[in-house]
Amino acid sequence: MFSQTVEYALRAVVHLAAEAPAPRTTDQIAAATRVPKAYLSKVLQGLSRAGVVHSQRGIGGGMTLTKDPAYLTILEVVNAVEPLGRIRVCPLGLAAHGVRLCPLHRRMDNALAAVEVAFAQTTLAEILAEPTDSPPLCEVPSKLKVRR
Amino acid sequence: MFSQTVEYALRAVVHLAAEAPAPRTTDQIAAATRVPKAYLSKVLQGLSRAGVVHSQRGIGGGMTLTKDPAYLTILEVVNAVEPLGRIRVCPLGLAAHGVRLCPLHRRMDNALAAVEVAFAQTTLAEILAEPTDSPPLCEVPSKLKVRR
DNA sequence: GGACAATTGGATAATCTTGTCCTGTTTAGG
DNA sequence: CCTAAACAGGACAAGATTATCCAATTGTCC
Repeated sequence: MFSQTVEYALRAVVHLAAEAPAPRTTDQIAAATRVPKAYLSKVLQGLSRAGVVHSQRGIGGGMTLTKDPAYLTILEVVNAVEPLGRIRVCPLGLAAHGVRLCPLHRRMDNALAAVEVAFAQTTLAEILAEPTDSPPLCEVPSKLKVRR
Repeated sequence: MFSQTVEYALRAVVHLAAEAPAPRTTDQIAAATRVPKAYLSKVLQGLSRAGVVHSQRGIGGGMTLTKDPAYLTILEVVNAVEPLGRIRVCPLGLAAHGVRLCPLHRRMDNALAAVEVAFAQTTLAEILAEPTDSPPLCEVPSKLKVRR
């Protein structure tokens, strides 16, 4: 249901947040997030145009988040690469009724609204801070877990 | 975020529910729901294979719902044509941790779960029964609204 | 059985998404 | 100023989604 592009964008920003404020190159992000790097490059370009990340060329350059992870929500990232597409007018094109959606599309939009709320409530900092067995990005932790 | 196929499938079943238990032909559904009929035909085939609708050929035939609209949920329809795709294992392919998702994918799956719940709670009968200015399917009502 | 109504399914095309490759441009640092 | 690092962007290809058309099949009714 979520596109690959959204998935990749989220992986990338989570990784950037984990390493913030140090810049990471596209190659580094691709390796860490298991995303094809040529395609990731395009996704990052989109994030850059949307102002979510900042790109710096040349030696020592790479990608950085433009905002503090504590204030960057998942929703902002998702909307940057591919807006959620809330249903605002009747998809049948019938302008017969104003902005009111029919019961079907109202329910569909409610579902989208729920996703929007869930995504708006989560910041990248929260994702990184969450105590869990699985490290933030599903990455293999740099130090292996203690075995019991 | 929802595919065209899902949109079309939902429109079709809502229309069928509205006319239930009378069968409707693909052409009739296409006209009522503003869906390209050749493509709708494919979508209905999918719904038929999934057992959501029943198809009957020949004169007087057409499509009918296999269940009473009071017991058919939006979720069943959506899953029939294109499963919601809940995230069950780490998309990075790392089986390093069991079924636990990392915080990012947990949140994404929570969003999907919210959609699932919203869709599971709504039956077609509820959609038809809902009092509203906008008729069930965004269709033009057969009788025009009284003007004030 | 014949005529007509309707779905089924195959072939095909247009468009979008995903992915790859390569060249150019910017930038830091010697 | 030269080199190497890094992003930017265009061209292109594969695959999936959306869409169209048509022949074949199944069914009803006379």
